[in-house]
Amino acid sequence: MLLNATTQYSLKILFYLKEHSEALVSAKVLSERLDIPYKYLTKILTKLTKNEYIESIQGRYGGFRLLNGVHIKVEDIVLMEGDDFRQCIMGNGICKERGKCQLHDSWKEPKKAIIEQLLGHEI
Amino acid sequence: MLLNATTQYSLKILFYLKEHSEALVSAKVLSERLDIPYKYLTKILTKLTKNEYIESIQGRYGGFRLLNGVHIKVEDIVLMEGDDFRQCIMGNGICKERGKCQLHDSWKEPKKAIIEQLLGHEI
DNA sequence: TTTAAATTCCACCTAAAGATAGTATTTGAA
DNA sequence: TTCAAATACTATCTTTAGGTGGAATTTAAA
Repeated sequence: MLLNATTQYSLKILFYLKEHSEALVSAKVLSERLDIPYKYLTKILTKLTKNEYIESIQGRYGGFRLLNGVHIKVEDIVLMEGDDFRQCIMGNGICKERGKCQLHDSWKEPKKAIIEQLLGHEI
Repeated sequence: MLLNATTQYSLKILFYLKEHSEALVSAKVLSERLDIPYKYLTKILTKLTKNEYIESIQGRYGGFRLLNGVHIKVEDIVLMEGDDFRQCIMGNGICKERGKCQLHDSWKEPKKAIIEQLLGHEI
């Protein structure tokens, strides 16, 4: 699909934390509410923490919350997984007007919409 | 990426055969011209043949060509690999106006452009 | 100071995509 | 009829994404 499972999970986590930004949320609760396998979820949470999108409070009564004052765009999370929708859709690397791939023109508008609407979406 | 390697390979094969529709093209030539691993390429060619997008002529002096009079859209090839860009981008299955995901509105335009411009592109 | 419940760390498992290997079969020109 | 060059078939290997398991560490309430 367009977004892989890990990216979808990451976005769901961030949206949830945004909607509950008054409190700490534990991995246990996130796992249940978002239906993400607990162990896989904690891996993602650690990654989001290290990338400074969220912060973690350790120990009993700990949990996670959005890092104060952070601005996250969907593209940031997509890039975390190494995906890049700005590339040539045929995988040709360089794909400019001269020497363009066969789908170049058909990809132009969708790409523009993806970049502006989807990747530009702020969480 | 948006299209996986197999889909990109398949499209390149079809575009090439379209541009050389006067003659048979062997897997060897396709492999060299399109820079696709020979053995993996033959696997894809067999699949395209069984799906009746191309036809194969066996034996020495054999090769492949587009099936006469066939109409192929990018979406046909994308679906061959089991991808579907019409689904909810967050992986929520049902995602209508009521109970929609957080990216529903931001995904609307890009999806429309992908379906109309890219998937609708005829080879 | 103990302890329950939380995060963190490290190692491993599983499934699917991508790629490779070897052999059998087909075909038509010489 | 031979045989070189092509496709077809079947099995296996490799890499990566997705997912598990278990023990160590941290923390604050009791």
